[in-house]
Amino acid sequence: MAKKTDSKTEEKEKPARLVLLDSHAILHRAYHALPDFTKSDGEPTGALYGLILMLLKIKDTLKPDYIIAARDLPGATHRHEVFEAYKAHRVQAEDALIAQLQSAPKVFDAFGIPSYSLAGYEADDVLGTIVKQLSGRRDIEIIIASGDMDTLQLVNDRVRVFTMRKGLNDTVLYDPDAVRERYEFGPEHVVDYKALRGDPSDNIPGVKGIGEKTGTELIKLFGSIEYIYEALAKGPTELEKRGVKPRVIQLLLDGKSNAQFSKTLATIHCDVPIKFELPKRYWHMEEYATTIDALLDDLEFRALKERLHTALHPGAAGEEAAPKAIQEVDQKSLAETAVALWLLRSDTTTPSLDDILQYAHTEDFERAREFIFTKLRETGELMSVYETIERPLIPIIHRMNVDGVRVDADYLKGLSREYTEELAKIAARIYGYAGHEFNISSPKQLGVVLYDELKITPAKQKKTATGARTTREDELAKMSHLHPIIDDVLAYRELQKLLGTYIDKIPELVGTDGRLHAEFLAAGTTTGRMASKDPNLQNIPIRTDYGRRIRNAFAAEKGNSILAIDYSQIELRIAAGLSGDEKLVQVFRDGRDVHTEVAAQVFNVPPEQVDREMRRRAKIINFGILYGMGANALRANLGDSVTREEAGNYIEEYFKNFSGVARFVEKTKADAARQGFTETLFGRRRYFPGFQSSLPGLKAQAERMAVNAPIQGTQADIIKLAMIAADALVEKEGWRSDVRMLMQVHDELVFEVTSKKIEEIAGALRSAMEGVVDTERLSGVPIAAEASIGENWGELKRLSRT
DNA sequence: CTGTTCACG
DNA sequence: ACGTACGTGAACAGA
Repeated sequence: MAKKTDSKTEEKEKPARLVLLDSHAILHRAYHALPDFTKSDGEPTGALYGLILMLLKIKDTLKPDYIIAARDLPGATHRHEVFEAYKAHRVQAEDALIAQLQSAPKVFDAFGIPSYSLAGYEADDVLGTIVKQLSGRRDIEIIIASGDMDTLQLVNDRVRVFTMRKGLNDTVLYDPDAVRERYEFGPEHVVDYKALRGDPSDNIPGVKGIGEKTGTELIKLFGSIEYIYEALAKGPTELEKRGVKPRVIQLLLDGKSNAQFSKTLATIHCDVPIKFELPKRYWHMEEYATTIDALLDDLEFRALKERLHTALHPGAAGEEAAPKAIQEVDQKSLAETAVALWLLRSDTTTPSLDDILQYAHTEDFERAREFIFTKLRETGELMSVYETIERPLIPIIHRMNVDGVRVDADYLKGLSREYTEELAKIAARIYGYAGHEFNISSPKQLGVVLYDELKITPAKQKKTATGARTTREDELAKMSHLHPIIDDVLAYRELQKLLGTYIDKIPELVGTDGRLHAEFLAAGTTTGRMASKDPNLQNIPIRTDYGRRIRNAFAAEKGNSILAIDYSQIELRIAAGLSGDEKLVQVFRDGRDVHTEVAAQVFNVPPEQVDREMRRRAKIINFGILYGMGANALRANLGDSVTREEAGNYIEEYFKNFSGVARFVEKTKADAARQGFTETLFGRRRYFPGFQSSLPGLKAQAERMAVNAPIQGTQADIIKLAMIAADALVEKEGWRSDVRMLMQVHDELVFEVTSKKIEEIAGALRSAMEGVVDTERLSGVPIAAEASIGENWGELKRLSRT
């Protein structure tokens, strides 16, 4: 193989190739050749995208040994001194282009490309200077990559110009012969040609009336404007003899000064005061994989990142010997294993590789994996949770994360404007009440304004954990009648929260595909639930009107609809089923309203006589059960109209009537204490280390957690099974292109579905979700789900059962 | 980096 | 008389 030589001989035989990037010209060209891409926050990126494509093209076709960029700095250049109008053109550049010219360094930094620039000079001049400084080096060949023809004047036997002809894909490499072929004269005449013809794109005026044709003819005849005007000085006949038309002669006479400073403008300066040094090492793009990945993330070029993955990470497939075991770990195997460890130790949420190695006391991932799965098999139940729930769920979650959910960023921007305006009005009123401006978002400053300056005195001054006077929403709400500032503070808080957490943040996370790719975590919680981050899609507002409108942004693509199916009263049904409490089970079996029925029992009235307030209280009691409530906590939630004692009575009354629930609570606490863990209906465990040795307060807390864990955990099991069942149904029915699972919100699955098929699909998915648990195992408590459909997540209509 | 507050189930 | 329920993720202030 003759080509395979070592680098020393290579240097002797073949010059090293230096590619110089004309940053300004490339970005200019890319800006006009590509659509106006923008990031989700509005930052324009089209030209940067073009620049990166150009870099990749250069790497593939030119295979540079060195690569260097030259760029402009903002501000005046020496050309402004010669020609005022030059400036006029330059400031016309659009804002979006200017922004990207200024962002170019971050692209060069990420790619490991050194860049040269000097205030007062343009990129062209810097390029010319580098070319000149290297002119003596026989071991270097130079290719200038540019977006226009300006640099053609630098072409010689060791310098070529690589440029785009039309789009980005149509490129051409100019050597001296190629220049002659294109222009009918050589690179040495390019400047004079431009002095005559001008260059509108660079605002070089040239001689008025002389265009491409005449310009070329004159240059072919005389070579330079100096020769032309020398000849002209001897009289017009000198030119007429050589075939120049009188009209053209007149134009030349009129345009003499224009021709002269056009030449000055067009001439690239090759003596800029910079000192160019070749990098010590050859450039290899792969070395910058990490920073390039980060750049592509930052610019939201997701598809490009995908496409580049193999090129940037050649060793990733594992064929190269990795220095450490860590790099050999297959991501899939790591995912499948992390989940297994989490099942064993549910308090280690989303375990890392380190967690896995540490658990098994080894440095070897494969051995750790073996160890963990052996442990898992020892508890057959956990192994079954792994095999029937967690393992099949992994690819489903993955697909959900990759597909993402469409978000209408423009809608959110409109909402942002509206809420920001409202927020400003509210803030102004608050400052008016306070008599001065302050940071309303600071609990400390707000406390001073409310309690010291305005002397608002609550019935009972509540403190935070650290002793500061609280400004919590529920406490402020109680003071609402004491001062008009309170309602404004609450409204301010709400809008500020919505803007800061959702409305202004979500658009930043939307990909170039217009979809939001949050990360759902299978093993994100101690109870078995999933979690979601970047952003958290499981806490998108719904309870207030201001908040709910955010959900309108989560919209289906054209031709699709949003389908949301949620389990109704799932946790209470589980509590009934796990406890086997006869009364509670019967309520659900009869399909009666659980809050009304519980109110009837607790307040000792017939169900028909249960009023709104009784039902409201019963609902709070029902929630309390799920959390292992105590009298104080219950009272805090019921509100000030109820005393602690009354709250205690409610609980007593509840447990008297629902004695099966009482037994379940006690048994769960005892189990947790005795065996150190609780179990869900499907065998998922939550461990409670140190349950007995806890201090009284901590023990009570552990008990509440223990009561909640099997209920919340069974809910998690059920919805995970529902995801698996839904996916299987989609596969079986051939609906893969009609259904995308978008989100899981604990008791709700959200899908995007082809509108035409929605009724059929909704019914089938709902049945699948209702069918994942055998009712017999839940003491006969049925599982019910409701389906809603709409164009977006905020405006859904209940789909009636047929 | 911690504490406070607040969005969801 | 008081730590004011279970499980999360995220923003912000302030040290």
